[in-house]
Amino acid sequence: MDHALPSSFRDEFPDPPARAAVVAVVRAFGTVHRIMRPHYARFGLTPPQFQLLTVANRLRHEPLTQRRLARALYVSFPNITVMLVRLEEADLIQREVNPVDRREKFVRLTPKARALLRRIWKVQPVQLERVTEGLNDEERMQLAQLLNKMTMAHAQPDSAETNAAELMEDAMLEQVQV
Amino acid sequence: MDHALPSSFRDEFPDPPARAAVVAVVRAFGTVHRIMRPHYARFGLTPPQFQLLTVANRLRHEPLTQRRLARALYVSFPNITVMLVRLEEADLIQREVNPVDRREKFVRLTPKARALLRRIWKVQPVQLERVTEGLNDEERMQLAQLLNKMTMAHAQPDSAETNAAELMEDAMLEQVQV
DNA sequence: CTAGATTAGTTAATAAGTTAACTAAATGCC
DNA sequence: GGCATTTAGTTAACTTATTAACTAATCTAG
Repeated sequence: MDHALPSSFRDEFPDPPARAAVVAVVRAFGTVHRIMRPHYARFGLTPPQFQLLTVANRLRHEPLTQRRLARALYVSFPNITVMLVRLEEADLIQREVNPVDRREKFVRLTPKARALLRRIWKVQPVQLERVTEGLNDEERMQLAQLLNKMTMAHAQPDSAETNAAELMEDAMLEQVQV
Repeated sequence: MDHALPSSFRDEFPDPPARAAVVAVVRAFGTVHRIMRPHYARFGLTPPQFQLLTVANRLRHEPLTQRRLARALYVSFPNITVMLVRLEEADLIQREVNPVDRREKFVRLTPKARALLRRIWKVQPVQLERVTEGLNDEERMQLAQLLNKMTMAHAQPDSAETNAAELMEDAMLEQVQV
């Protein structure tokens, strides 16, 4: 190889598609995070707290242990413990020892949390539009499809937990039920 | 609205494209993160540390203050301080007060850091292929294009800092120079 | 029926990220 | 020239995340 680099450098070493894709995912997440954090902050929540409350709400009809919650959120068990302690202090969740198996604790949203979620859901669509404002609806769907295809290739048994359509359905359901 | 929800619920309240896209981005980032963290850990680095070293290397030919680094990484100033302290302890970066303006500190990679980056770059492509293994090259490029379009809509003055193609170019350059 | 293994959750140590409040250096303006 | 303002970086307090090491409860073989 020449010691003076050729001007056609990029043609000889083009950005590999795999790298371009991963870099773009990381950057896009950063953008989403920066925009959504202040949004949730206005309701006194962090993004992970909102995520936890959303999932806990969706799984409210089954016995929801901390372990199950951790797996649904793809986070470690100790992390769940700490987050739940804070949410409990804020009176957003309750924990109750399972009398049948006293190692387990069931997690439940408080009425305060459900009311808070409903308030957030009301303005959520505007924020989501804003984050993705560079794309039209067709591109948004195309993007979601490509990303989901990528994610599904690494799917774990529990990954159906976070199905986007179900999540939405549930959110709408809550709004309707008010 | 019916108090018993209709079976056509999803048709009446379909997952909005903006929401589907954002949920997919967040999930995809989680997947990338889970796969890449152990990869960097084998070199004694965390993903943010690798990111910092990569950017510091790319900007090595200009005076690189902590502020400039923070902006290039889209991260707060205090965060950079703390990360640099740790990287300095690990002998991966050096900081030197600018004698012309003694408020500023210039950041430079140590030879140890450059050697480490070269070792990582050698095996990096395999990991990036693995993360995106659910997609073919055409889909990867399409995905990168859509995400970049979305991100660019929120671009800041300094966003050219993290241009993916440049990043790659620089990485290859380093490999070639060995 | 008890000893050992497994399971659920917590605690500790560490890293990355935030905002708010601080120090210190440089600039700028009467 | 001296005082006010701006700028660069740090420190403190907090949240989220990790892994490793712990407690306590249940299960399972002998």
